[in-house]
Amino acid sequence: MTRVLVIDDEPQIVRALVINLKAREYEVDAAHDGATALQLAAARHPDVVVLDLGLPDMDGVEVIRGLRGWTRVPILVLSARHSSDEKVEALDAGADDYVTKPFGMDELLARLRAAVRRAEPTGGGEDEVLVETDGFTVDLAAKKVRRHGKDVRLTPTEWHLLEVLVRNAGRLVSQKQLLQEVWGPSYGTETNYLRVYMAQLRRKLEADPSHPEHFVTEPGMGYRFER
Amino acid sequence: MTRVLVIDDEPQIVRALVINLKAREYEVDAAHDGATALQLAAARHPDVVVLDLGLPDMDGVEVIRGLRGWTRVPILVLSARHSSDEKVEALDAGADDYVTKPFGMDELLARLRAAVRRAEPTGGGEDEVLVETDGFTVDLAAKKVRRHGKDVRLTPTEWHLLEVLVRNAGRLVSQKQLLQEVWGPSYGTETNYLRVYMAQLRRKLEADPSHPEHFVTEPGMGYRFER
DNA sequence: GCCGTCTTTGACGCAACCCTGACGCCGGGC
DNA sequence: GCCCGGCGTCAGGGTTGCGTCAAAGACGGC
Repeated sequence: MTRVLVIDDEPQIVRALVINLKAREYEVDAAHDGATALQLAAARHPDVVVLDLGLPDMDGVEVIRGLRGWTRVPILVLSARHSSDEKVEALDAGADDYVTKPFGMDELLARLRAAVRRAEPTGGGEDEVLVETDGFTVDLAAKKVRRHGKDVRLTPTEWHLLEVLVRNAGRLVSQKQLLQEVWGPSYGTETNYLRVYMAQLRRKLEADPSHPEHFVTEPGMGYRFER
Repeated sequence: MTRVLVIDDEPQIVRALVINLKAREYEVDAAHDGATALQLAAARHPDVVVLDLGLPDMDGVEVIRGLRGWTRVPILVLSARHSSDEKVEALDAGADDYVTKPFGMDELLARLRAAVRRAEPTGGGEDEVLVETDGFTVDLAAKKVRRHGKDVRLTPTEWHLLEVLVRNAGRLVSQKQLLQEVWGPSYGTETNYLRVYMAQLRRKLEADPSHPEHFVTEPGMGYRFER
């Protein structure tokens, strides 16, 4: 889910944005001043930032610089100022786009999509996408598993389970966490699901499924993926 | 030196842009219609494109789609149309920015800098324009598929779908992503479209359409193009 | 206005997947 | 030595998702 950080001190604008964004399945954080915004950005790592230049505590351009010091997250500036100089200053400070108020919600959302789209390939790419073990290789980006030079077919649930385990490689993942991440928040006690699907993963990926080396059971607690 | 491709049929606008850009040490190519523009883009690989939507020979949005089929070069749209729909359409087709005429030269240049700046780091990665398999060849720039020495006729939708898959060669593309890229952001659940069009692509390109080798279904998740 | 092409929509059969329950195994506690 | 909880395994049935075909609707060219 795409995470948006909205920074604006006018409550009605924030409300309108939040409603529209949430309706389109964005995850939304909101800040009403620059200091909070910078904190939130650092804590939540949004995929895109919508920033009103007229903030109570600091100049909007300073917020842009503050963000650009450590992240390339797309910044979409909102402003009541139509002057060319303002736009140039904000854009050269590192903003990606500049929309003047009053703005059309459709247009703003389209510009938001454009900003997110173009950041996609490199955007989240800090993570390791290739995970190798002695027996098989997991490519998280391509959603592919190779073993003995051949692709292994996984069902959606199998893949989802594998993904959670691999992303937490070396760490213990509790049964509850696995159930909630794969089957949804309302699950948590159906440990039989886990038994069945862990067995399938092991059958497809372990050299000796009855003596697993990579998908380790921690009795009473959860499972652990070891590379 | 940064290379700019200017596409506009109004000589005075082209002239103004060329003068201003050259004065700032950009290298400038110019085209006055869509067909020439697509040719020039393929031949010269500009770092950024400035595109007027009102062209004599084809719809500006078609030019955007034509470019997006094989390159992620930033596209800055110029247009006299202020309507929100126009903007949304252009942006969703793959434009990076949309400036309405009359525009301030300073602002345009600032937006150009922003577009170039954000494309920089990925700029090194050369786009692959020719993708070959054992059964057919896809030329993303020329929008052509050859099979057994003959061109294959594809409908616009078939093309678009093929483009998205080929650009993500080897990677799994989710059904939602395919639907949104080909049919627009408001689609996401109409998986029957995918079923119909995947079948058509396979019928036209696979040796044995009922046992596809290159257009692979990952049940419940999406599709994958393998070369 | 007519015709051909492309897109959208619906229906149907079939295969694959997900859930479920039963059973056996193993280890620890009493 | 027996009991019991947790885990692994297996097989069956309901359901979902995919491929296919056909026909209706939308669009553009002549």
